[in-house]
Amino acid sequence: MDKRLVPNVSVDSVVFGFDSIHLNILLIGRSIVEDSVLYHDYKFPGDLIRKDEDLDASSERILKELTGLEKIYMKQLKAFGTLDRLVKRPRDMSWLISIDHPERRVITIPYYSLINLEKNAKNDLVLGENAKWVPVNEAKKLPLAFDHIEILDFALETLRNEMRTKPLAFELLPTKFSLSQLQKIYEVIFEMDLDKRNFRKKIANLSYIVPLNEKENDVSHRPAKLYMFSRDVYLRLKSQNFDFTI
Amino acid sequence: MDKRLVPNVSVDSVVFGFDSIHLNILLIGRSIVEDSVLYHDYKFPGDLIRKDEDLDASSERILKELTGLEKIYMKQLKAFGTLDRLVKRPRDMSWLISIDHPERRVITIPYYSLINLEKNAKNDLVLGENAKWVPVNEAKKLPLAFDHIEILDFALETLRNEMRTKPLAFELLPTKFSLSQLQKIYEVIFEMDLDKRNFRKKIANLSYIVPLNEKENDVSHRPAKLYMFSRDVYLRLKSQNFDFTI
DNA sequence: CCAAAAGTGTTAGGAGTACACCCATGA
DNA sequence: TCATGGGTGTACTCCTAACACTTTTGG
Repeated sequence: MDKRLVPNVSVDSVVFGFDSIHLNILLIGRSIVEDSVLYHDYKFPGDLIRKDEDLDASSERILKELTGLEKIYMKQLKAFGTLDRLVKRPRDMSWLISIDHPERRVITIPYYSLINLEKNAKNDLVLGENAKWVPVNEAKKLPLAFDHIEILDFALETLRNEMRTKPLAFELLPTKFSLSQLQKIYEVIFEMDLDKRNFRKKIANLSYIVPLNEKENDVSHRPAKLYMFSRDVYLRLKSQNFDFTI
Repeated sequence: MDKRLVPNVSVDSVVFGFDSIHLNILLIGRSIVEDSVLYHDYKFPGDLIRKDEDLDASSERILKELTGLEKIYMKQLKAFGTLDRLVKRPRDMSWLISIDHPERRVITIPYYSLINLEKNAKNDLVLGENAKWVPVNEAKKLPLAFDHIEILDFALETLRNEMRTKPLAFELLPTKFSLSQLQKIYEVIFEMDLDKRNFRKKIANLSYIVPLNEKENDVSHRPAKLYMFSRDVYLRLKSQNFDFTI
């Protein structure tokens, strides 16, 4: 194995992408032969970390190698390090051997990141081999390798918690967005319907969500007014001890 | 070095103890010779993990070795893994060499735990060598080794976040407590004063904080009614999708 | 003119906040 | 009887939640 890698620490990447309908995650298809039978399952993008890179840099490298994306929102979840996480299933064992993995024990440190998948954004993304976008609800029903279902659940819980108090929705949207798009994100992530009038009343009180003199194009209904998120205004308010909850 | 240890992954333990006045943390005093000068500083209890133990088990082992305590509330924070975290200061380098540490790079995975330090509880605790309790505000002014000040800040932020939505206050209190003790915890941790009447009104609505037919003893003022936390009732409400915020 | 989503106000109930005095006990 | 912390109610404001119809555009 590559001598530049730390043999027992890896980084996995839970990439959330919102396409205006679903919250998706990026999964890598995997094929393993177990007892002469071919299995297919899925895993998160990930890799052992390099001896010469920070943890955060590992996570950025993995995402860049797979999607070409840089400078996107990214946050560490926590470490997953039970003894048996790589060897609970025979197929996971087979795979470790097949890729010449030097360690039976790897502690993984997953990160989650947020990207916008709408229209142009989606087409610009060139995905690496075997990678594909899957709506979160479907992903939960797929066979996931190792403890990746636990990682997914933890990532979702963390995302929901952080969405409550941080302006993360804007990471999942294009720069200019409509209020319906914004509302849809909260509805999808919290799996609940929101009242349009109440939602807009709340947004109207948030000075950092700024209306633009611009409307949607090419929609076959009344075009929506577009808005942007002003990080400047947000940071100024936050530093004044402003208690933010969306 | 001990062959049973994983050379580049450690666990640190941020132990919060509440003594009815301050929120304290447990620190280990450390002496290092640097350029023939003797330095004193402090670090969190911690150790490299063993090859044959889960991460969570490492954290439990460290706390048990130092304090004898078991089965206390404990939660992982996240991994800290910059390249230079152990070697930024000359004194930290000297120390690594002095204890015959095999790696210049160790990723640490800190946990925080919560314990009650009042009266009897405090006396029963036998601390390991060089260990002492320090109020959090003083600890921040002490020289802390490595990146332990960052870990402390992260632990405090996490504790505050979790205190908002989880029944953690009761981990810091004796089984039977008064409402003033409970209020004091929130005041200390959030560094703000709370109104006694409003606080009690809120508590009165929480069915899982149960009044007992018992009062304080040996106090030179009107004795307070004692309460307990009913985890049963709490869990039942929570499973009914009850939205908890204290 | 039809389909589709955008946009808009009012009311009632509950939660949060501000605020001051009497009570029970030990010394 | 004094010192100390325990214990209690009311009024105002603000936030939340429930709820239905008109408008603008493209096809």
